[in-house]
Amino acid sequence: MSTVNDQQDIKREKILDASYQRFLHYGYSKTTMNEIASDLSLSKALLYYYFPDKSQLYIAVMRKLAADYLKSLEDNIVTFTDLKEAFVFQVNTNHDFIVKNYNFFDSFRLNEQNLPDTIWEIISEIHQSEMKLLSDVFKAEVEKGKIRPVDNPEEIVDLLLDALHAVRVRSISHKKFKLPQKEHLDEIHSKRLLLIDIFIKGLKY
Amino acid sequence: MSTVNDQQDIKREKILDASYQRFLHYGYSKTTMNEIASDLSLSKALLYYYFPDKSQLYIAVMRKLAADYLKSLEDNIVTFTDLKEAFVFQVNTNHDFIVKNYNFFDSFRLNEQNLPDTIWEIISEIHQSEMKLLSDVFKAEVEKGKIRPVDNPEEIVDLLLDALHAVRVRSISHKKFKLPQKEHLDEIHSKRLLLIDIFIKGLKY
DNA sequence: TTACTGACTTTTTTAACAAATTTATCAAAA
DNA sequence: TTTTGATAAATTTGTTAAAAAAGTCAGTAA
Repeated sequence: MSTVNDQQDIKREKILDASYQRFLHYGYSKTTMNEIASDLSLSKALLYYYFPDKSQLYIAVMRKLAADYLKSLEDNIVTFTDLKEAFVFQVNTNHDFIVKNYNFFDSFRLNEQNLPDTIWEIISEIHQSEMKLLSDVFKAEVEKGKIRPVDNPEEIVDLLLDALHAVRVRSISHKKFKLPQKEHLDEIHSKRLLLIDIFIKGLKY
Repeated sequence: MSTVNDQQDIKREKILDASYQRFLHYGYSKTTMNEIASDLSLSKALLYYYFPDKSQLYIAVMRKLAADYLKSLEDNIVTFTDLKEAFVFQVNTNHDFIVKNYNFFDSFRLNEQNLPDTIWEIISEIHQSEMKLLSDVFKAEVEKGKIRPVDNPEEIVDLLLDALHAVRVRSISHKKFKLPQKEHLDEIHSKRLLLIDIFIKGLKY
């Protein structure tokens, strides 16, 4: 809690902000450490003083994004008692998140091999948090007798999340791959809402 | 209907069979025209007498596969009156088809750009045929009052097909990409059956 | 005339290597 | 402890030559 560390943290944050802007506009591979450094009027070497390498910097930015995203979900989903509302909120939040940070994730779309495992761990953590939040609502709904009890609520929530996630990928598969897919996002979004509607009906008595 | 054309057709079929074996074992890019020719003890030039180029040959094989696949669906799905049974049959048939021809489709997994548009047209045709078959069962079920009427049955069928298809893609996304995914096929299959179950319940009264 | 081939040309892949760019390190200054 | 300029190491990019594969065609055989 010393002032020294506060100062460090502030600088770290500044680096993360500048990096985020660069990654957001140009993606991972088209962003160089020199560019980030000169955006901040710092030497590139200083970046390596605060972060071990480029991929760790990218991961740190992603961690921040993930935390913000999960915060938004946590703050709101606990207030819902209706399972459908909860899923709709998840889909909306997710949609906004993807739209806002679309270019940031270019390293995923062009599936670059050099990304470290940590990336997948973060994604897995996000997924688990979503599962936890939604499963809790699920169980609450079962308690209240609004939907049928099931052996494994997590499995059902996972399945719907899978299906929702998948709608994204499928809708481009029989058109050309190359299309940036960004134009499809809204179509996908409305399809997802419909899927939630039918799926949740299927869970009721 | 002359004997000459019959002979031609027989030879064409032989070429298609040999090509299928090669494509199935080694995939598109690792199969050479010379290999196909020598499998048949023919000159490579003859292949070009029957097919304009390699991609057209591949497409012709794929057309045959698609026809077989659709035949199997058509022969059986019309006999079903239950929508769930129809979807289960679709998923099972699809699963078997993918498992059997897994290597044939390697050109899709490593998304090669050089594949001609015709490939996507074939996939689109398959999808439309599936839509038609399943939509008819859907409408019949509505007629019989077993499920709720909807504005656009095709849209619902499309959505479920999307969701089912998507389950495949999603299940690998937070593990590594590279894994051949073949091991996941059975897990995906059972998830799909569960999805069908819940989704169809959601369509009932 | 139709089915077919060997020899040939063109196109695509692969490998090797130099040049340029970028990542990453480090001794030394502030 | 924080910061930098200089420099080393690694990666990407561009070039070129050789090899492999696709694709063509004049001509033979049935």
